[in-house]
Amino acid sequence: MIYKPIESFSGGYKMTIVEQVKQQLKEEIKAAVIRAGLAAPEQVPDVVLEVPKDKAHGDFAANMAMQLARIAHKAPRKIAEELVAALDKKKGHIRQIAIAGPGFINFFLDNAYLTDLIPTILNAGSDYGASQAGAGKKVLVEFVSANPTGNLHLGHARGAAVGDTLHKLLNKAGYHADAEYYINDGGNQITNLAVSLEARYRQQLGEEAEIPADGYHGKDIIALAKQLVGQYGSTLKEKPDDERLRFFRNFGVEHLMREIRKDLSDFRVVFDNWYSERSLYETHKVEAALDTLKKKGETYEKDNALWLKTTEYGDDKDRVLVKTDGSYTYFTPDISYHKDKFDRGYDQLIDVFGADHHGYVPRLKAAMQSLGYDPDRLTVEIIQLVNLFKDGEKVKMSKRTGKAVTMRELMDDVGVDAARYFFAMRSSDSHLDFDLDLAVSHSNENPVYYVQYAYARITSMLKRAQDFEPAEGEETDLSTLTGEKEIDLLKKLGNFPQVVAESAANLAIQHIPSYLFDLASSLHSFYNAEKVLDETNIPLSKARIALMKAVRITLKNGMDLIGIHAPEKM
RNA sequence: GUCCAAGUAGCUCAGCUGGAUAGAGCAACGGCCUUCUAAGCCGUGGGUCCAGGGUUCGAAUCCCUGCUUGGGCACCA
Repeated sequence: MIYKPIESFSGGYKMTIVEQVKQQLKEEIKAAVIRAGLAAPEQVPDVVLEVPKDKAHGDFAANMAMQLARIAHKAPRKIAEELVAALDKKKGHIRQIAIAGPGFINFFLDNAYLTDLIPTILNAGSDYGASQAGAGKKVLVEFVSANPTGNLHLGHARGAAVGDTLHKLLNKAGYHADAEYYINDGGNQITNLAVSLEARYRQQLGEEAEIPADGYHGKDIIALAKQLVGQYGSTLKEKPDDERLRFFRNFGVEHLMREIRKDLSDFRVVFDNWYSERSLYETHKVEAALDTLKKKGETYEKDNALWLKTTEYGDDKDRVLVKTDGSYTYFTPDISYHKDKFDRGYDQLIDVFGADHHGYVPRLKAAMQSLGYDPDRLTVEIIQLVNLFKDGEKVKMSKRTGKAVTMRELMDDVGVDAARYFFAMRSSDSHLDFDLDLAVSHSNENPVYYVQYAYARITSMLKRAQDFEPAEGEETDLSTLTGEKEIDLLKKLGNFPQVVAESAANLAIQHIPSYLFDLASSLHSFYNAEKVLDETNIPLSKARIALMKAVRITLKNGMDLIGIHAPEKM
């Protein structure tokens, strides 16, 4: 992991009450350790406070006594007793302390402070959840970057969902993140595209034409060829060879990129920048990067080719930069592209790659080192393959045979919400079995509806809540929110900024769907147990309405991060 | 062969960077709609955390070995 979760936030950002209380508690524990003489100030380990799974273990639990066992040379439970005796219970809203298990110190807090969260959330609105954990670090997230040689397919969709969410998550957590798509419009594959397209074009005109073995066989190319016939008839055949090739290249790239952009934008994926490989050549950045490597003595010539000494930085073998025919490998412009990212001032680069490219990572990292950069400034997120199941059968994806399920089909079949939720809910480094039949089903088997339903439910309640609206200037008394399910909701609301921050720091987007599911679950449980709009208890109803508004905002903010809609009604 | 991931309930997966009795959803079973949306709630059953060692107060989590699965191993992109 590159990023360390940041314990306390500072600067202009105002901590939520939960963070403040936790912070106070940590400081008090540390102070007590020193007061009790259990360890010297510089010996005290970082205070770890966790929320126990079991409510019987309090609101927070500290494992400090176990951590100190070695330093203090005492039994953990004995240490815990001495530590508790030294604690100032007036600090940190402590109501009760218990020592349990091997030496856990369980804190039971006076949870009245939690209601302060509600005005905080209502005021923050769509900003709730934001923090400055990332301290403005400049990050570039590059993802999808599919070659413009066909339509996007299922694998790209997962990469798009992950990359887009990472991008938004990082920004929410106080990083300065940009999203970028690298357009491979310069290499050999574009020539293959042109040749394949021309073959399809000629076939449309009734000619015999073979698609080269390493060409593109997809039906998207056929569709493009039909379009050409409609637009130009057979006139393209008359053009001289190189002009014709250039035409097919440009036409293919332009049209396929247009479709790619449309697919991505319909999938609610936003890029700040589209970076053309060709532009690297036009601005001579490829030569410049090559020169830098040569001057640093990182290259050598062998067998009429130019090699980069990547083995010096842990790669399996050295890699060719300039082939015997004088052309570049894919690697070469990509090195200059990554150099350019650093030159543009990014502190950290994140590349989202498909699993089939993971062998490329060591060489790319090695190249960064050759250029003099710390390889840890490049993080590669590997997106594992998606296996699609339809009618209980595995659908094998292959671009070559053109049988791939496209991103467009995915959107049409299962919808953007379900697709994006499915992709976001699993950690990206695990294989994903995508059951089309399940995702299509508009039933409770589909977890996305569970979260959306919570939002719709609240919205529906709030529409009926006009009679309970407080008068102008009237303060809602929130101190009545003391029920178990209300406290549970408040605690979860308070966790949101930290969930976002940690999820961003660990590049672990799956925590967001999991948090949303959890919050929705608390909401549903509360909803079934308590009546929000109760004419017989107006003050309590007002407080609960405020709580519902806070939950609604938090749900919405979380759903925004993973790119799913928050429906007003279902 | 070698490198990189992954292996947790019948199925699909979490497990917060080492903590207390390993959790969800689906599937199975039993309850809850004259009351703010039942796409919901409440409850029951379900485990050799792949196997074996090691590290320590403590391991699903970290290290080593093996097994299984997927992927990579181009002067392709």
